[in-house]
Amino acid sequence: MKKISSYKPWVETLKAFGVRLTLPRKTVLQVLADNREGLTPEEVCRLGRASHPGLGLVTVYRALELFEKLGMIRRVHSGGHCQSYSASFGDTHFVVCTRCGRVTEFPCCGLLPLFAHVRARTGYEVTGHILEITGLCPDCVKSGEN
Amino acid sequence: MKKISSYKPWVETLKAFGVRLTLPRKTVLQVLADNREGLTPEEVCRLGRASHPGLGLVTVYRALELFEKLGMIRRVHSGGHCQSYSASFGDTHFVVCTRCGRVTEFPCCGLLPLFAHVRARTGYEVTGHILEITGLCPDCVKSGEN
DNA sequence: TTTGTAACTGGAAATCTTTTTCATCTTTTA
DNA sequence: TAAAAGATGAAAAAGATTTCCAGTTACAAA
Ligand SMILES: [Mn+2]
Ligand SMILES: [Mn+2]
Ligand SMILES: [Zn+2]
Ligand SMILES: [Zn+2]
Repeated sequence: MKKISSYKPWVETLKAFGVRLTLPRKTVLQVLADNREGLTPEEVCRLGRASHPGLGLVTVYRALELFEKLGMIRRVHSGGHCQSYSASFGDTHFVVCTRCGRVTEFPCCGLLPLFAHVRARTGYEVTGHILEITGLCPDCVKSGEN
Repeated sequence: MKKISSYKPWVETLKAFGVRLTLPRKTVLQVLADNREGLTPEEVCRLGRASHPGLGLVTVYRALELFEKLGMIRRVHSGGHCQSYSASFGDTHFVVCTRCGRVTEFPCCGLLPLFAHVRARTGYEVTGHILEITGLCPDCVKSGEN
């Protein structure tokens, strides 16, 4: 009664990218399909060993990295383990330049309708949020592309 | 010409919370005021030692934890170092239950006006975003408070 | 099928990060 | 001043991640 779904929908994605469907990868995918919560590599490995005892932690790291790159899984940030900080004043969010790393703040606003929408759709009572925008800062936009 | 600002605006906050304004803490604050980018404890320590050679890494960890709790600094997630993953299908975001850890997806929508606003206000060219909502899942809402 | 080969695996070791401990020092309070 | 509470930083311990490498496996082609 814990099996929420199978990893089958992902198989096509893997084939499309020419990635081999191995036992360790199947195992990791099944773990992620069964457990709808943020899981660390360690946890995925422990859970995965129930069905594939030989599963190696290193392989789990590699599989997670691959699946994220292919857009099959996504990182969960709410756990509060990101060790990267920047000054902040007031109720704002960050825009982060993907080229030079510069961080700029902008006021948090206009999200209330979204929260209402999420509440109506998922039944969750919304209490907080993480919002971060990435892009190119004015300087990096000027100085060439990319 | 690197000194963007002083940490003075934060001093009142610290006094208000009855927290001592020590040399290590001043140093960490000045580093954060001078460098507007995501900094790891290691980086803060290295930069801080320019003005306070004896600064200890452990103290930096403690100071960052404290300042975040007081809302003076905030985590930057865009670096992609969060080792926590969850299955994801399509262009969605996560709602994460802060009580049981359950992760649910909701479709991404309604953020374009915000991106336009950010672009107008900061001059950044927006290319991506991280959005994550925290709250209580339906089950946890039912079963008691907190 | 069988085979060849690039892709993939997992243990061990190396490396990097974060937390714990503890003796000392500093500030505040009585 | 004396006592208590708060902070600090070095060292050690614990944890997390990456690198190496000798084998194994999936899969396309023969
Ligand atoms: Mn994060
Ligand atoms: Mn979105
Ligand atoms: Zn930039
Ligand atoms: Zn819950």
